[in-house]
Amino acid sequence: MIRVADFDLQLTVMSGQPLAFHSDCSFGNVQNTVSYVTSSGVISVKQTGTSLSGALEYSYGGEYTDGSARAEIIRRFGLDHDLPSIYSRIGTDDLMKEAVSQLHGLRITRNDPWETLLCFIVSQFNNIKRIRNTTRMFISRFGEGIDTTSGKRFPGPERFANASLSSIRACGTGFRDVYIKKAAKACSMDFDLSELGSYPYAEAKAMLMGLPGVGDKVADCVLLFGYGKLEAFPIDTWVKKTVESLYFKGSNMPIRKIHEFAYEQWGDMRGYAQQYLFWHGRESGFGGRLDA
DNA sequence: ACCCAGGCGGGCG
DNA sequence: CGCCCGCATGGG
Repeated sequence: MIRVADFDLQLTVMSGQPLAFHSDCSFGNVQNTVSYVTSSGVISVKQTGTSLSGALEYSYGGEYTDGSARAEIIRRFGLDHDLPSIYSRIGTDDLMKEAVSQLHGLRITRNDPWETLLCFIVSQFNNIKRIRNTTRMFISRFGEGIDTTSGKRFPGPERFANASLSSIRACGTGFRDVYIKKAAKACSMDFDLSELGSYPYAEAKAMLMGLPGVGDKVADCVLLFGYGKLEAFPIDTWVKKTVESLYFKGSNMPIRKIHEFAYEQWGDMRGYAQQYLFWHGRESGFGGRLDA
């Protein structure tokens, strides 16, 4: 068991982060569980208590020990993030204060970089439901089993590098099949994802944007959700719309200006601000409807 | 039927 | 640089 404060498992997983795409979730009045497969095995987590003060019960399979499973969970769900201090850093205006109080306990998760990269390449010009279907199909068609009971883990880059375009497209990727195969080739050859985290944010972002199908937004998603770089501020249609609506009286702003604004407003914690804006914006339905 | 979805690449001025 | 366009696919 892990004691946790300022953590809401359901909110964290369901707020459009990579785990929402291909983990098995069960949330309701009784169940409050998530299970997911990593390169080392399978992890299941259940939250009890409240988001202000609760606990996580967990179980594990594969190569995990109690200690390594525990470390994986703390790392995965950002339980090492100092949320009170992050809140005081980003809650500098009434609008963010409201988002923060409404979404209390939402944390930025840390996910496998390749998995994150692929998920967000798939995400472009797409919707969450289809992203989920496609990434799940990646696992069922290309995934490697760990043992007989724990299911399959997300396939590595070499699997896609060696796959035919049509078999990739058969997972529902559409036109992104070419991006996926090229990125997979790069990442299984000369592009070292495991090393990227040691570069400063701006350099790492420029390197990622050299990959096919990776632009400003996808690069920021990979840095935020894959490398835990909290200064990354992914600007998708929702964040753009929400920032414009809340902070610029609804007037159209170029991406460049929104990046500048986010830096000035929330500094190195703007990645957290982004996730709260994103989910707050969707929940309150700025100019659109919710889909998943 | 029509519209849109956690954007990006390429081609233009 | 900024702007504009096309893009596969399935669900609302």
